[in-house]
Amino acid sequence: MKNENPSTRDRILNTTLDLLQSGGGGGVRMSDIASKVGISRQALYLHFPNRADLLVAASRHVDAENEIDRRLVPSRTATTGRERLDAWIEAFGNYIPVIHGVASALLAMKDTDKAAMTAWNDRMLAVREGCAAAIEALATDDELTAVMTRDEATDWLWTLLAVRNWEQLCRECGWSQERYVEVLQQTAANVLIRSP
Amino acid sequence: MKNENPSTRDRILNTTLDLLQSGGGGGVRMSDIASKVGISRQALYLHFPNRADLLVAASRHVDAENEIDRRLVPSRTATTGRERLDAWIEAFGNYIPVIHGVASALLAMKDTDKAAMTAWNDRMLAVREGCAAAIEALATDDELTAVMTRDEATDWLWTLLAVRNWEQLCRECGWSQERYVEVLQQTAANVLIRSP
DNA sequence: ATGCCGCTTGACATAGTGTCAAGTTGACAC
DNA sequence: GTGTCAACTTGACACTATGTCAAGCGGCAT
Repeated sequence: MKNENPSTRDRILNTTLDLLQSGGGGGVRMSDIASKVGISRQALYLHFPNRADLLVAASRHVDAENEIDRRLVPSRTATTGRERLDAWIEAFGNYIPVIHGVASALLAMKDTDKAAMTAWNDRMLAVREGCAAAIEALATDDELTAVMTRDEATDWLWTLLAVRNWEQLCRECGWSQERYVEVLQQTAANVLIRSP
Repeated sequence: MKNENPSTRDRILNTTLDLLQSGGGGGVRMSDIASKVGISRQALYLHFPNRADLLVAASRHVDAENEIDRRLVPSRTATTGRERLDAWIEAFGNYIPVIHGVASALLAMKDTDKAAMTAWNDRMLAVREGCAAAIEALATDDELTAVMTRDEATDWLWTLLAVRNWEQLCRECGWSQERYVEVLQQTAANVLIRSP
């Protein structure tokens, strides 16, 4: 678990992400991962104590490999509230397809596995922070609608950006990624920005 | 499976719904249901071939017991497109808490169980029909936004009304049912109705 | 050469679903 | 009363997936 040869651990994580991405969510078993990595099932348990922890590690691995911070620069450096909102939706909306496999697997375990649920909630609270910051930026520009409180607006935006909604629009309904981002930006603007 | 004493079958279905409603989603086992009904686990299999079929039957049972048709009357008799949209959102939005337990259980099985997935998709396609009808009503009144096609607008409304979104807003964020309906009506109006 | 590390092999515990076979019970028919 | 039929019980078992345990093996660093 600590300082062992990194290549095997990384191979496990990458393979896990591969399988989650293609095979889709819940159906990926420990033995599937082991055999695709080319090690024994038990070797997995030498690196990760259980399936939930492996999935959580995989989800953090995604962040590490995809420079999440770089993606957020435009959102943080935006000058107006409106720009910040658009940048945030674009950044996170385009990050969803990258995390979708592992997100979906974690989401599927949420109901039964306490550890998985905690891990997922942690990650989603971070997303909520991003939403709250965007709402705050709108508020300081006095552009936020009066129809909702700040908390409500944050809840609303957070919900709008849910992974399941991306899944439904882009996977089930066949929307393109660009259209998804575009429509969500418009939706958010129409609802959150104070009318003149 | 066909004409046996209805009372046991109904007791099974009602008990299943009770447990799903309180215990929440995935964690309800066949043995839990059996012992709460007061019969043996095996007796369940005399009435339903497997867990997925039991859940599907339970979900249909909800509709039967909750007069889904009566709820939809205001939506069908609305005269303007806008009224119809509001009535539809109110009707389905207020139906979600009723079906939430069984919906959540079926949703949890979607990834692993093919039968559960098919059943769920069937039911959700019916919801999509309702959305499509509301969009159509807006379009014939010439009130539909030009920013989306009718299909896109239907997809969007369908996604907005997803069970998971209700769950997040009303369960996790603590919104009241009334506020949820109100905000979703406003959201839909702001996004879908052509600006003057 | 000794000892440790990463890994393998194989057996086993556990939880839940679903199956099978034999037995019980009560109601109803004759 | 006796037969019988359906609903239900009891208990054993197969299967699948996770997770545990113990013994062993091969390479490499000191």
